[in-house]
Amino acid sequence: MKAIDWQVTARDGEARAGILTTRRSIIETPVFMPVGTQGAVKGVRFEWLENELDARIILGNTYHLFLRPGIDIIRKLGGLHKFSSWPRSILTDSGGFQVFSLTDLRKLTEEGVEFRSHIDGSKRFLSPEVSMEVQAALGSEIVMVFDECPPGKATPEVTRTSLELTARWAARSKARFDELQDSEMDTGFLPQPISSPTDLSGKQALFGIVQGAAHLDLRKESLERTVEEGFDGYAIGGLSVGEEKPVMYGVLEFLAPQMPDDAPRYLMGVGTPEDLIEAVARGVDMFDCVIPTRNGRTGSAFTSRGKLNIRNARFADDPGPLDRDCGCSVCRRYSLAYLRHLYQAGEMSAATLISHHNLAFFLDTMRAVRQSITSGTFSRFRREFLNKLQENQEADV
RNA sequence: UCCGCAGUAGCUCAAUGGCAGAGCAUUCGGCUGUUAACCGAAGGGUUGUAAGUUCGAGUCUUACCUGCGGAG
Repeated sequence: MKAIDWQVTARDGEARAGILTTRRSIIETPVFMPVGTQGAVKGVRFEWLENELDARIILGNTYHLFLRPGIDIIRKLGGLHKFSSWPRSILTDSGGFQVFSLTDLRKLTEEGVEFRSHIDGSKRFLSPEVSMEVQAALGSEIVMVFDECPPGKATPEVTRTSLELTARWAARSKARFDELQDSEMDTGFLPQPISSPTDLSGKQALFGIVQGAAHLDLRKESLERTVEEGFDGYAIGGLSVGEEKPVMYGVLEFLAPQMPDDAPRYLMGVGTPEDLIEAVARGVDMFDCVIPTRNGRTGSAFTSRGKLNIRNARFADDPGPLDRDCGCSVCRRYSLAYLRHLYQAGEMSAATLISHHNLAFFLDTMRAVRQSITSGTFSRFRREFLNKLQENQEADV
C-alpha cells in the first residue's frame, strides 16, 4: 500500500490539474501550501485557514521545531497535528534550506551539519537520519529528504560537489525513513486514513529533491539520480535563491516536463503570483512560500491588479477594499483607509488582516488556475491574469 | 518686578569655539523550502530675535522675545 495517491485529472499544455490524497486530506492541485514554520502560520488562526481559506495542507519546519520546543515535547503531546490542533495535511521541510540560509552558524561535513542554535547558541547537529527522526516525531504527511541547497549562482564545480552530497544524503534519508516507518515512530500514523477511492497505508510519504542550480546538465543528472532512488513525489529545490528570474523559468521549462508524470511535482519556496502561474504552465503542481504572510506582516498586499503597499499615503482616505475582486472576509469588511491606519498605528491586526487576505488571494488564484486547466482555458487565464497584475503599476505611472 | 533655568528637524534631545546630528514621526522602496510585526532609503534646519567678540559662534558677551520654576 502506498502513503499517498496521485491522479492527474486534466491537462492543458504542460499544465496539469490533479488530486493528491494523503492520509489526512484531499488536496486538489495545483496547490499553494501556506508556510507554518514553527507550527503556526504567522498571524493566521487555524480556524480561518481551515474554514474560510480552506487550505488542505500547510508546511512545518524540522529545523525550527527541532530547536523549539524539541521533539520530546512534540512526541509527548502526540505529534504536530495534535500539538498544534491542525487536522489536515502537513509537509515538513527537512532543515536543508536552513543549513543554506544560516550559513554563518554552520559546519558542513559528510555526516551532516553541525551548527549553533540561533536561539541560545548551543551546539546542535542535523543529518539525514536526525532529520527523518524529527519528521517522524512531527508526524507530517509528507517528509522531505535532507538536502543541501547551493546558491542560485553557484558555479558548476560547487554545484556538482553539492549535488553529490545531496544524492548521498537522499539515499541515507530514504534508508532511515523506511526503518522509521516500520518501527511505529511516526506520530501521525493513521490506521484508517480519510475516506478515499484508494487504499492508503496510513504512513508518511517521502519526497526527493532535485538540485543543480542553474546548470541544466546537472539538473538533468540530479533528476535522473533522484528518480532512480525512487520517491513518492519530486521537488525542485534551489530556485529563487539569488538567481535571475529568467534563469528560474528556464530551469523549470527544462526540468518540470521531464519529471515523472505519475508523481506530484513540488517547487520549493516559490513564489509570487506570477511565479506560480509561470511554474504551473511548465508543469509544476505544488508550491509553498512565505511571501503572502511575510509581506502581509510587512505591509504589502497581493491583489488581482498587482502588489500594493498599505503604507502609501494615497490610501489614507480610500474607502475601498484591498482588492475589489476578492471575496475574502477582510476585503468584505475593511477599507484600505482603515488597514493603513492600523498599520501606521502599529496595530498587530494590520499584519494579521493583510496576511489573511494575501493567503486568500493565493489560494483563490490556485483554485482559479485548477478550474481553467480543467476547462481547457489555462492559456487564456494565464494571459489575462498576468495582464491584470500590471494594472496598478500602470495606473501609478 | 527681580533671580534662576531653558529655547537646535514635526516631537524628544545630542553636538571642546572648527563640515549641525540621532531616535521617533513623515514619505517611499524591498521582502520567494521564515533567525524577518522586519530591513533599507529619502525629505526635513537662517540653531527664538537683533547686535557684538573672533580667522571662525549652536557654543562666548549684551539686549530683547517666549516658556518653566522660584522670590516678592
